[in-house]
Amino acid sequence: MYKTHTCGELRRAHIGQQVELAGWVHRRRDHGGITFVDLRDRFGLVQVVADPATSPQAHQKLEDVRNEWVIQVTGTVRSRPPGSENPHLATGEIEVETSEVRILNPAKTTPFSINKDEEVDENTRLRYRYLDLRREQMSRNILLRHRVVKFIRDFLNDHGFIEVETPILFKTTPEGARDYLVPSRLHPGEFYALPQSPQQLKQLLMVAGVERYFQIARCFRDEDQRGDRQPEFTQLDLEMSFVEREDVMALAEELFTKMVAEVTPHKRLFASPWPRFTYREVMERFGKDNPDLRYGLELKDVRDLVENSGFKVFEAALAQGGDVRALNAKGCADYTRKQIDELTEYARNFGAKGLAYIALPKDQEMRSTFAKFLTPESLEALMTRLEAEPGDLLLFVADRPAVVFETLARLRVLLAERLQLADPDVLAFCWVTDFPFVSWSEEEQRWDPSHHLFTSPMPEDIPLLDVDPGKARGQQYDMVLNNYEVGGGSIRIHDRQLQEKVFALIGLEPDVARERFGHLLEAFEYGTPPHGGIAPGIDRICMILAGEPNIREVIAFPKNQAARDVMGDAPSPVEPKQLEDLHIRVVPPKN
RNA sequence: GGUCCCGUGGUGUAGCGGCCAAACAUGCGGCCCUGUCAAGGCCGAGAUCGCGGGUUCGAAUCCCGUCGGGACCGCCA
Repeated sequence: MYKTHTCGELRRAHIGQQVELAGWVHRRRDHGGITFVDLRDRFGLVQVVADPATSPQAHQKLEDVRNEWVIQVTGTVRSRPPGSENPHLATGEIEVETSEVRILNPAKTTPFSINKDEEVDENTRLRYRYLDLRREQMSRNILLRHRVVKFIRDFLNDHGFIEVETPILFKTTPEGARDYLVPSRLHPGEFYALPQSPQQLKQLLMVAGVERYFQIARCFRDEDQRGDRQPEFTQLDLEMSFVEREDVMALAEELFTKMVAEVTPHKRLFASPWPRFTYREVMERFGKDNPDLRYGLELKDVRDLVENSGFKVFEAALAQGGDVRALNAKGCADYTRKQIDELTEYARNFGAKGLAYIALPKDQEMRSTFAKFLTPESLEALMTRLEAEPGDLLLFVADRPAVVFETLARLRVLLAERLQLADPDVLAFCWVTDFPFVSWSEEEQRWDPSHHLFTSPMPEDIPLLDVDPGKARGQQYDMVLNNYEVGGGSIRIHDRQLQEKVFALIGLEPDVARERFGHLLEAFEYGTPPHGGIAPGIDRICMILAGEPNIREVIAFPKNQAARDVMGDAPSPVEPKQLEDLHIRVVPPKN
């Protein structure tokens, strides 16, 4: 070993000990005579002192040393002179008086500073990710992620789960996201697909009698990137046999409640037990199925109060079966015309044709696009419903329900950001249940599963599949945290007939179903336990726990928005011979 | 496929039609300095302003295109 101790562990108790340390030069302070070096390793920082009077060789060696050089020092731990302790450092009461310095590897000047927390262009960070990861914030994030995964493994192990690996090379599936394909050398024209999730395999493990399975599973989806989406990402994939919805939810809730208490003790839960909402309720109140509960600004249905208002916009929407809903932007009555126009412009992105409003400035006249159409009584009723007070701004959207919900949900999030309503130290977990089993896809003219193909409908709603599928509910549950869906799960179908019925409902031809899922259907005929599970997204959860704005910050080597690894420069062209082996010919895109 | 934003020394920013072959901070190099911890002081090097074209007497600054990056829509069962 190059070191007897880590840099971060030395304390008063070590005073007098001779130690060897090795690490990176975090910072060097040369006083002409005495020289200080802050030596850093993953475990912390310690001050090394070289005094030319007592150890001229060591002092001489440190003359050349620069930031990020890797060195080894031999020295003695001693108390710092009174008054020169550094309370900001865990090791600040002591220092290491060095007698010997060995340079293990010099370093070029880094393209950005490691010892400072400053904004650096993300492309540069990614190109030199190995340097970026040295920085405190990133090393903290990577450590946090380790602790999250470690907690999960320990917890599930203690609860009788076993971790089973499933193949990365598997089979393409219809539905869902675009697959990453891997050409087969041995089978010309055939392809493996990387798993979008180990869904079928974990169900087969239930058939296999594993009963309690989990995996920290890498998943692959070839879709466009977002701040919370990468081409490859990590799920905690877990599945249990002989359980009902309640059992899986209880387990996941206990797991994550205990985990955040241990991993992020400075954060508090918004509520425990976690609030639960039906899909219907969460949409009515927040306009989206992954709400942020940390603030109010809830949506209110005002259809009954405006139906005969004489205001064309509202009446037209209602006449076409549309919706009129509103939210109260607390304290925003002083928004200027321009600011409201900006909100309106924002609303148009989501299909709204406009925004109606009532502004209630504290010491001025009410301003409104439509209040003049209302009787004093209905105006009063609106105010009451929206809990309006002087100083508030009431925003109304009238349109198709989907547009109304989405627009108001977006405005709610936008306004909360502007007003800084969300406490960053609060974790608002909640559950959303009772999703529609399927929804009608206009483009494809067929029913689409809300969750996935293997979700079981509510037992009492199975008859509805034949008569009114849109009314059936699925045994699905989503885990939501601070504006993000961080996990989804369901009780699965374990019966061949029901599974085939669902395939048929979503328009999967029987022969296609058999070709793609024959193994699963067949397995269901050999004694399959009722089972269900959940798949929380590790990246998103770590992102939120770390307080980061995107998941790249909690992934050691992420890809950029164009799905490119800018450090390794992947993807990249390959040798013609490789293509030949794979029976692949590249057809360049037109243009 | 689409919309929007960004691109100035190594890094982060300022400059937004002439005062700019470009300013500040930090980093980098040299010298001085024995108790600092974002050490300090002095000196110095370093960008033809992503690239190409255009407008103009004059472009870092305006316009068009292009490349790179980011946010979002579509997409993501």
